[in-house]
Amino acid sequence: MGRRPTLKTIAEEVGVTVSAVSLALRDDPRISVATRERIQRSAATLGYVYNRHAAGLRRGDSGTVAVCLNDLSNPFFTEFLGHMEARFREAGRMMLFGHANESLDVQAQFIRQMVEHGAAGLILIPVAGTRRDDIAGERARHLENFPVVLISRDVEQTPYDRVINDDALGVQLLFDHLYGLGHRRFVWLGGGKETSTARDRERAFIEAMRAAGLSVDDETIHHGPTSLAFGDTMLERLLGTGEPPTAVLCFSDVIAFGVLAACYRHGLRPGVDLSVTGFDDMGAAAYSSPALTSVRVRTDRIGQRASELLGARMAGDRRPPERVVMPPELVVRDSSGPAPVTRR
Amino acid sequence: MGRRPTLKTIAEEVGVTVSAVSLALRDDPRISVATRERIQRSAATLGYVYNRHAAGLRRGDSGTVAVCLNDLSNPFFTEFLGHMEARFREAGRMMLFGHANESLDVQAQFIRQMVEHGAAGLILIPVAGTRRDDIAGERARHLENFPVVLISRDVEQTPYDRVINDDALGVQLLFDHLYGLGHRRFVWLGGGKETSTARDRERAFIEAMRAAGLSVDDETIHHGPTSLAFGDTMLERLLGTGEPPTAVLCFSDVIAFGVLAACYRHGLRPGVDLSVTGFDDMGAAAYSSPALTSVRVRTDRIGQRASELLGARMAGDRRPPERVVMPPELVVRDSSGPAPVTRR
DNA sequence: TTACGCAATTCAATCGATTGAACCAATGCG
DNA sequence: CGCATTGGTTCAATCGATTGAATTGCGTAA
Repeated sequence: MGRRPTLKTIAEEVGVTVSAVSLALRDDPRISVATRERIQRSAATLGYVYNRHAAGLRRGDSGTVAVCLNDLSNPFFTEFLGHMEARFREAGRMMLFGHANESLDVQAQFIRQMVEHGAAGLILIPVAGTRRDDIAGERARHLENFPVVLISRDVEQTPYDRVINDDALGVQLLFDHLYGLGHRRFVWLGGGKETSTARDRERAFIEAMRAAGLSVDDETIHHGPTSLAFGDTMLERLLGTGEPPTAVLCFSDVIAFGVLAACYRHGLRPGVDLSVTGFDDMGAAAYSSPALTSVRVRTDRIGQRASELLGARMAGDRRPPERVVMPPELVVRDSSGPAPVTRR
Repeated sequence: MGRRPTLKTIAEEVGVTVSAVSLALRDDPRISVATRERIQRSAATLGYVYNRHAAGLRRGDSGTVAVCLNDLSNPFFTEFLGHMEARFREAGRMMLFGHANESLDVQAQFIRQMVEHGAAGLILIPVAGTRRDDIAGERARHLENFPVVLISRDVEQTPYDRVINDDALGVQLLFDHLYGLGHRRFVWLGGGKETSTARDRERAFIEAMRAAGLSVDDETIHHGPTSLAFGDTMLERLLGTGEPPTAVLCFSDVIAFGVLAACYRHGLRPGVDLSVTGFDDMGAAAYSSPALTSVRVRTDRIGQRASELLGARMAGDRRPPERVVMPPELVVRDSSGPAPVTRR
């Protein structure tokens, strides 16, 4: 069955040189239409397959782009993946995919490997706790201008483009909505200190509370993983306290879904007995029971902008790094409602 | 800032030849320990980065594996992605990722590109409607032994390994569970004719109905997309019929979640007024309101087995293709319960 | 001393595509 | 008719790592 045909195979068949074939297959106008067609026809019948290793070796670009996520179980992140894969495929680039799973080591390994593969750029949702050197260190000093775009999470003092959501605005919108409905006893569920997202949302929450003249204490803020289980067990715990909150703001829709599950088991009606809000507005938020009030993070726009920025960098754009902050939108559904009248 | 160092750079620094460096960096015993260490130290300080294009060109293997999904919005599929990425990374292989989004064209484009990239193998969840030639055609005749493993969905008469769930068994388990609870008026929601999964589940449902002496007519089976919206609107429609079902079996958890949402709005208590079951048992099934009875498809085992098979093929295994059928498990939760007493 | 074996290293060809320079023939123009 | 142009194609070097064969140097057995 012979080996895979190469430019040489075609060249011999058609009776021209390898150079002519190379040029013809890329529609270079230097080759006459007649021979170009003969060459292309021959390539087709021989079943020629372009060898990107050879091309990449010579040209130094493999036509790939690397993308690294760290939480596949959170549909919010896979939304990014879909948006970006589509855009890169349109641009004729393949995607090298990595899943760091919140591990700095895995992230570092991925970055090294994707450089070995000659990826032209990297889009990264940095692992929690990533610092500047975790990204630059692996890429080494020979890659000073290597295009990197961070999305969703910010890492300060990095020389990279970043496209993130306006988390402060999102929390503000949620708080104002709930405050306007009469709520005064708030709880914040989820997040922590490790990601910019968690920090920003929590800070905004605290500021909103202060601005409204409400106090923030140990009972107000509860850190934890972004999981259904966390939301579920935390609500259980809150119900045990003397004065349960009337509004529960969750760091992520995922946590809010867990809260809704616990509410259901306890016969609590979210939106009536208790208001629950999420964050991200993933697709499922419109179909939870009840439908979840959330903040729509524009993953499509963020993904698009990130692809654009990366594209520009790969094309040689050397302007100083940009920090794009994408405004989100409040989406009011049934899980939030007027504060219940205080019984006392 | 100089170019990226190559073997040559190191060779000159250390005072040996390129060959020696190449061998030393791969720990070849032909190079003495002393020089090997000198070489490796030099590589480290120079910040040498392995060039896989050059190596791949010479050796013909790029160290990548391609994986193509087609529905990122369904967490069921991203579970596979996570399992497999982890296994390939451990094996030192990067993953070329594609998202066919149920488009045959995109899938074909992906397969062509990944061959160009010299991927060593392919794991594919074939797009609905894929036929034998859609896979083989793009790979062309020079790749007869190219390793391909299909997961989740079967394509008949293909010369590839396949790892799929035992869908017939899963449906049987669900049906028996519901029948045992006294249900007699069933409805099947979702699927269609395009994927083996949909066909197998539906066929098993029909057979179970017949075996139980129940008739299947136009009102029993409703095809549709695997989306929350489909489940939601279909339940609305069913409620409008004269004699609504007491048990709704959904092709996928995703559809079931949509059904639960509609139930909630109508004040129907799933598990009491109506039994609802899903399929796949994705993570969220345990946290819906109420928690969803489903069939756990072992994405972990399927992903693992698929990786193993692909690994064996890449290592040269030429045994005839295998068809692995993984048994699922019934998971009973709160969305299913005894059939309500018929009011008539 | 010669020859041999062995370890360590080098030589040199190779993988397949790209590209700037060179070449050739035909045409146009003065 | 000679010279410049230009369209079409070829030449030849190049990218960086790999590898089977060849070479070198050295100790040791004959």
